[in-house]
Amino acid sequence: MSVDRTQVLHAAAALLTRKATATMDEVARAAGIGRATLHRHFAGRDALVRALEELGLQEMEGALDRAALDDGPEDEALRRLVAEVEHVAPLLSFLVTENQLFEGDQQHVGWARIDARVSALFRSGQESGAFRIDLTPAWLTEAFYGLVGSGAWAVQDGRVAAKDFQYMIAELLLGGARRSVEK
Amino acid sequence: MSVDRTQVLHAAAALLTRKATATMDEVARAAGIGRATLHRHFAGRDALVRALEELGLQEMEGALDRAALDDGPEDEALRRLVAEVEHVAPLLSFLVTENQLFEGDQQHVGWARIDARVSALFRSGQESGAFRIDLTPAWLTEAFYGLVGSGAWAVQDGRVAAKDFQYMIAELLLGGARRSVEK
DNA sequence: ATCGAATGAGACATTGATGTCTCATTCGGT
DNA sequence: ACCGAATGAGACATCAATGTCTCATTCGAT
Repeated sequence: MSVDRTQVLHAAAALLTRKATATMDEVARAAGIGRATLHRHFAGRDALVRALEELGLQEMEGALDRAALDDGPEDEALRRLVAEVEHVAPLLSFLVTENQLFEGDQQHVGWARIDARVSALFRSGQESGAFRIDLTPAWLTEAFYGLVGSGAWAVQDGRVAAKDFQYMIAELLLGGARRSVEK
Repeated sequence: MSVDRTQVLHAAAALLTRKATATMDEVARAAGIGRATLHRHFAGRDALVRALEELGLQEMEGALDRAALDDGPEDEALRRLVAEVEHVAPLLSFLVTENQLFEGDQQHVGWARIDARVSALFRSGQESGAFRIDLTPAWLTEAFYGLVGSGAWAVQDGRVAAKDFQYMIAELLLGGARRSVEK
């Protein structure tokens, strides 16, 4: 009977990522609850968005922790990160898209931290020789977000099988589309 | 004095991609015109979105034509496509994001055509041996959209230099982040 | 089975965006 | 320099979403 706040937020993220103009009523329906109940849990649209931010940042931090980015080769760390990020993907996608994240003109502090951690992985990989150095960490970070979002979208839309999510993203991000001559 | 319809639509796309909930007034300001004028050219928000769809599809078709995807090696064709797509990026990003493109439950016919053309490039590349075959054309297509969107966003936000747009996208999409052992 | 808490559905007032209109001003062509 | 067309600014009515409320119902715990 009691509403699962986290589940509601995940459903909201999935919907709002694809249709940012969705009504509070649509969000409620997507989460399988009534509009009144949605309002009981989140004072309004702003409160909902802020809750999404908070949960997204929190789950993303958790994913980064579990991926243990400092352990072992960076390409393997990246694969672990992709795996951990899978179920946070809609939420992450919402955070990246939704630029309500910007308070005024400066970036959200919590988001800056996420950004720094992902970016550090790429930088570390460049220093160790695992990653190429002609693509900036900032771009690789941005590309990572973009591919995770595209992957989540492709899966949700049935264009990619859910089981292939991690492989498709990690392989493209690491190896690209070109067929390697080596091997 | 006269409003440049295309310029207005590009400005609208750039704004709406980042902030889908933007007001008609905000769109007008972003395009540097008054709200009344915006309404004179586009009957309403729906009309504006439909005009964005139309222009986006049209410019995307043009980019695909100019890229001459059937000529020469597929990786070079992809580079040409990235180059041609650069100035359409915000519009493309809007089209990919905005799922008003779906009329009811089926995909927009114009969009399906774009999708087919991009997808065909990847399939052709797989058949010729230029691209790897363990990543589906559907996914490569989706990834292409995602990276173009991320690139446009990164440039607009100052995280990537505009002059690096084509290189960053093409290199990541073709070669990935991993440092090649060969060469 | 009972009771209390939470929910869903709907009514309602409020708010903000929208769409239309007018009018003064500016721009472009002649 | 003149005239017509287009624009910007603002006023205004309308409409849709929002936020609040009530009440019957359902769920879960005891």
